[in-house]
Amino acid sequence: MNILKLTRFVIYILFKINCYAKLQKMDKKLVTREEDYSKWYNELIVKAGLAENSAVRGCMIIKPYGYAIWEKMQSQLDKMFKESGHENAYFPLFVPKSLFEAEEKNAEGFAKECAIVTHYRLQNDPENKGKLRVDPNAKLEEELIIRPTSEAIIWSTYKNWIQSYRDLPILINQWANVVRWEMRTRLFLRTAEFLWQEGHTAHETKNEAIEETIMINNLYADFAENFMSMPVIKGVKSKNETFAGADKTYCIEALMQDGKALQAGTSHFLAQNFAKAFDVKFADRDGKLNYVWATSWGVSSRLMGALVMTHSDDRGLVLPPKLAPHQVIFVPIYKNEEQLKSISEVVKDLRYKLNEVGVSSKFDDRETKRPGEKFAQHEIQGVPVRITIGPKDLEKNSLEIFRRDTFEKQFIQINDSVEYVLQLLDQIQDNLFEKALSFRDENITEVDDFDDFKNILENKGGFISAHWDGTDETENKIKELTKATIRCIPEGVKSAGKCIFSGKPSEQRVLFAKAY
RNA sequence: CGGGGUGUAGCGUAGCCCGGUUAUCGCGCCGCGUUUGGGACGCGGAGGUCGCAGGUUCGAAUCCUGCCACCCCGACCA
Repeated sequence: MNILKLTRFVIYILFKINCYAKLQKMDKKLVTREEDYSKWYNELIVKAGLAENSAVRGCMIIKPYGYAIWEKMQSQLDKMFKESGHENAYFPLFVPKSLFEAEEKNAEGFAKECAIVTHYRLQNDPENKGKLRVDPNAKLEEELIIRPTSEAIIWSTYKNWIQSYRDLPILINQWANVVRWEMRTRLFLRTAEFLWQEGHTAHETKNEAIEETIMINNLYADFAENFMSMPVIKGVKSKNETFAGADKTYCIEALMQDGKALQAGTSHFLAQNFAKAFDVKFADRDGKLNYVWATSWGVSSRLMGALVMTHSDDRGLVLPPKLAPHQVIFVPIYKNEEQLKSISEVVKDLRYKLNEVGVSSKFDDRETKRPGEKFAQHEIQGVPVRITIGPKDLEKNSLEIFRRDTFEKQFIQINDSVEYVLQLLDQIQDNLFEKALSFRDENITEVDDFDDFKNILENKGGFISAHWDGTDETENKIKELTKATIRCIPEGVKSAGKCIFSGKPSEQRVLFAKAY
């Protein structure tokens, strides 16, 4: 009897050693962030099933899991827009060239990255059987620009919608895709086609428009911090970085794990620039004709990249519970059908209870995968909480609850588990924010000397808080010398000083960084 | 568009310098069995225009010429 047990034990140990040896050989791990941040970022996105490069130049395929996260973001933002009085609408993909060029600065800003439709028909190629060619007789009278942004098409429409102050304000948002013909692309951060949301509003007064611009920037910051758990700095762009066609661009800037800054959202005060370009006038309360005041604002699927680069670790994606497609994953461990059946009953009951308190969950009962592989997969995909149930747990009426952000495991009584999970999800959401916040704050460095500036930029990265004389010239020279740009001019932090580069007087510190 | 690099199975690759049987290995995939509390194992199997075109040669993944595609670093950018 004892010999039998011993033999079994030895065989088991040998089996495990063999497994371990095989594991070492396999290259299933991700590249680490330290080795190569870009490579790590790409591999993670592919392995987590978020997206992949498509065969179409510069375009990306967003896979179901990635799209599920985007949908979460979308529905939350949409809710926030609607709560602040906005409505959704949809405008055409094509912008006739004459409309596009109406606002000169805007057109000039986007001219270098436009896709243009010149023909509307193909025909059989007489010189190449079975192939098609562009029909030379099907040339368009006027070229159509595929929207890189929709101000032009929307303002040409608003012209017909607005006659009186009674028609204002117009508060419209559009969920759409846009095309910008980028030279070099990167999953989520810069693709030739991307998904976004663009708000376009029209107002009676300058103040009302400015208030809208600021309100939306605050809304974006709220979303970033409370849903994405991503701390952001609110501020204004320098003239160089201001949106083409805007008077002032408000923005939220985030810091990524590799010390580079990422523009996460922008809100533009367009003044009367578009109203003048598209001749949008309204009769005001005194019966006089006035140009309308405008704003536009947007965030894009780039936020997905921001999410990845804010929280992920070397074991994969880490999702804040509020944006996770499913917050809890159940993994059963069983040796026979009977065990699976009793586990399934417990899981079914728990999922029902979790659903009732607003927690989304999924039961991974695939018979084709073993538990270890499931654990690894859900970790790569960043599922916040994993619950494992096996025969041992059923005996003790307990569960193993694992949290993705800290890798901690707890055994919890089944009866207490719903309450525990609820609290745990909140904790994870907060913990992710706190972690990202302390990283961000540790990487804001105040600098008063240009050599220090270069040194910090080179060796530490992150945001550099420094005085600037406010001129384009200085900003451009610093960019040329260091590749760092002014990410934003934080609001409400005045302090007199001297420009780090020119030595001229400065009213406040601004944030420099290398950016994505 | 400038500078560098790479193209071999779904993915990652060896072979190329110095040409020679049936193109290597791992992952993945399919079948059967054993397994299942942290990425399983054994046995069997399928899968290739060696980026494309031309040349040299008895013979080309390998040498030569041209082309194409992709990647990285710049310029541009949410």
